Amino acid sequence: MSGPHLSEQEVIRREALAELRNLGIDPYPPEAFPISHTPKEILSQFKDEEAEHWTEVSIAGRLMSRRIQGKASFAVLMDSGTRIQLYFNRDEICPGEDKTLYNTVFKKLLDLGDIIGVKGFVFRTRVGEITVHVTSFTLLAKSLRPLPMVKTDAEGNTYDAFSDPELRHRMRYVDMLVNDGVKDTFILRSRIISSMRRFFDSKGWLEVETPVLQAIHGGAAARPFTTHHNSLDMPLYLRIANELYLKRLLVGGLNGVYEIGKMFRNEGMDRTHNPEFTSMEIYVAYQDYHWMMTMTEQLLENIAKEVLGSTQVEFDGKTLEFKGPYKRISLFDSILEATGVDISQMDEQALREQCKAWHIEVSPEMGRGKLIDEIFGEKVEASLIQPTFITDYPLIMTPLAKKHRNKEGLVERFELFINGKEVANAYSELNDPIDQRQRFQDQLELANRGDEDAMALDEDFLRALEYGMPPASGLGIGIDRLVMMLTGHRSIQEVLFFPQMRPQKDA
RNA sequence: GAAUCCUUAGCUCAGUUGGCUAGAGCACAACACUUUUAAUGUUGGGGUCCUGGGUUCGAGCCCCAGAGGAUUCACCA
Repeated sequence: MSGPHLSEQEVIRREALAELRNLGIDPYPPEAFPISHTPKEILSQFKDEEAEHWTEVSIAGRLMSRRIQGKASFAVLMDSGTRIQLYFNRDEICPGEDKTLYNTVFKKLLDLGDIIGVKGFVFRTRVGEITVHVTSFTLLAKSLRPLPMVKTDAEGNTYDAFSDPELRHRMRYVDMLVNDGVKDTFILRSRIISSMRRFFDSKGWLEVETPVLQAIHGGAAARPFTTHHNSLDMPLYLRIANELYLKRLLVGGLNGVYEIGKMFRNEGMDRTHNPEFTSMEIYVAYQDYHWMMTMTEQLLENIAKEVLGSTQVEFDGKTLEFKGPYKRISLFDSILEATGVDISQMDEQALREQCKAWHIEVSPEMGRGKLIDEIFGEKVEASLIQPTFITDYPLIMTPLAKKHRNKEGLVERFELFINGKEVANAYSELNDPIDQRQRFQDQLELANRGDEDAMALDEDFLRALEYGMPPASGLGIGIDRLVMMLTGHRSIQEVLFFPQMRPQKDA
């Protein structure tokens, strides 16, 4: 399990484990350890003038540091990220002649990282620190590996942080324990998602679950992970999107549905891409993408207020403002604004020449839509720091969106950009089954021309549309990226507990 | 997939032009210490220098191959 070679410190801890058993102490006792307070409650609620109410507390946590001074000791116990100081006194722990419990068990056989429970009273030390004066302690779980020792001084400077990204991500449990703030990000992540749920639920929209294993990987342009069902003896794909299933539910009469869940895309990994990622997709009947922009503003503003207590987030020295309304500008206008060039009327050849003039690398198989996308990515995207809606995309890039009500060749689509990254994508959803079939067929042609990502045709989805889908607007939000924006992280790995990594040689 | 950089003690890091027994801080062990808080003092132990080849009298260091990681690019929500 733990490899052939134990380090010196691991050997010593195993010896301590055996010695504890010799003394009749179970290092992993089965009994519950009832807790009266958390360290956080003690630190926030204790008042010196009410010390008589704090004579019997029972707390538990991990031993994070120890300062032994002969017959007395100070230690730090951490639980749920909050550290509280403990005071041990030999003659109070061991009132009789036998001082084993203090001299041997506490001083020699306990190690940093052990999980212990203590009972005692709360007081304030000379130096002013709220401290639990321990009258008895119980080992709850022995730790057999030394934790990285991260120290922080009075000014808040951190020394010897556990900083190797590989180790931090492979051993997130250690990262969370010893690096302050890591756990906070994940708590915020959880609150962001629950705030989003509350917002949707308060509108009466229904949270649903749709298949992760799909026979046809529709709804987005990406390569899938492939698996195999043994008894059906058929290939199945991990979903790259759930859009087509949620729309079937609109057909089925659910007028507001959303799903928060994992999507899987077999593509490259980098600072903003992980092979599995969390998306939120919502569809609301009888609405269009203009309505959806307003709803998105309200949603994000509400989350920021609820979770962060402010609509402003510091990011890399910039201040992101989540209070709506956000700037709304069409894709072509955003390019015009950034470059002074209007490309909206250019054909494929003209776009190609424009790319050349701007030194944007393009390949021959790129069509008009792809060229426009390249230009946008090169000239505009990175400059969209504040939340900005980019609207009205070329039809060819967007096979599931409704044609624009008055702009030829475009669809009713918007993407939300924050800090130069796409965070959300939404349409007025295409519900014309004849048009939808044609769009799928256009995709098939792209596929025949060698586009690996072209969307597959889903006959059952078309059948559903033929029964009639109410007009609707749909929105997808990349939860991981949204969390990055709201927590100020530049890497997706910092908002995923367990980002994808290559396997370790030997665990 | 490509380029560049990185990998030395449990953790964070030094390591000279290729030279004798590979160092530091924290952590660990022993001793001392009854209000400390990056506790302190004295002493000590701890290494597959990522792996495998090669060059050399001699490799942590140079060369080749591989593994893992980071960054950038490509691909991509």
